[in-house]
Amino acid sequence: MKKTIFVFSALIIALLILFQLSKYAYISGDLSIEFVIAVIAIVFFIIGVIINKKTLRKKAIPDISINTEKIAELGISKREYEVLLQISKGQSNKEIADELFVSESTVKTHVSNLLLKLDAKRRTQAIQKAKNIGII
Amino acid sequence: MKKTIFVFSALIIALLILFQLSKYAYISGDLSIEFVIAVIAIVFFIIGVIINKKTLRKKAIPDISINTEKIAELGISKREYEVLLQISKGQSNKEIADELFVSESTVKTHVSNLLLKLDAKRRTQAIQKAKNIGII
DNA sequence: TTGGCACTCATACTAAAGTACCAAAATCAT
DNA sequence: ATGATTTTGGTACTTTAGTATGAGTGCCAA
Repeated sequence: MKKTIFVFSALIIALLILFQLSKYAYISGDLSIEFVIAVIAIVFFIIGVIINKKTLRKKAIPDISINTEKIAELGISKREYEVLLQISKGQSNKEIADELFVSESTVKTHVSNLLLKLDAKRRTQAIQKAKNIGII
Repeated sequence: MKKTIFVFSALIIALLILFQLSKYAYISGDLSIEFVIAVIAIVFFIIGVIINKKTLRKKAIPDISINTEKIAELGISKREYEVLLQISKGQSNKEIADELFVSESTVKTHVSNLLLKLDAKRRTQAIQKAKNIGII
């Protein structure tokens, strides 16, 4: 937020300078009005593009980075989260058990807890919900 | 493409008119140079934003639209695809049956065919594969 | 040191999911 | 019209998934 204020302040100052310079240059007869207008047009065109790009980027980034807090918020433990990731990869309970070096019973326990915490009835629904809240 | 050329032509013409008008208005003394510059700046700023938005939109669309060919390539029928979408939403066979107004047996048949065509062992794996090849 | 929590595992079920095989309609292109 | 494909549905069976319950172990903070 501080950065944004700083950038905008600098931008406004730069624009004021540009205005004065262009006015002076025109009055002194060194430049034609067409040239001044063209420079102004180009500068503002570029500013428009940059501002728009930043705005859109800020909208896109949150989708990738909201995860960690939500996981804690739902009370999902490390092990449960590992199981969740395996589920989303399409693994069966047995396959997950083998990869995490635990028994299938343990995996089932984790899955049941996950379904409760994610408020899902099936593992497929758990995948969907987990993706929606951005934790996978 | 024709549309793009037309839009750009219209844009250039409009800009030339704007230039001439602003020049005339200034010379005739009706407007101050500050006002003319401000108008030019605002107009080009807006143009910059719009152009940039269109460019980014064109880059974003391909990600969503590579699907149709792949679906045909895998021999997935319309009905099967509908079932696939329901599966990815976390629906059970019974729930899918109710939404598509068919029996659970029918859904099971479709699911079995989907698993074969997507080369998946489970519905969760089918979701994963379908997402990877971009058909959902 | 002790209660709480995460992790582990088992048994015994119930409920879904998935397979195999068959078959009747509906749809569609030639 | 007709052969091919799609869609539909059933039965019977096997395999996963998911629930319920109980319990042992290890770790960490009060």
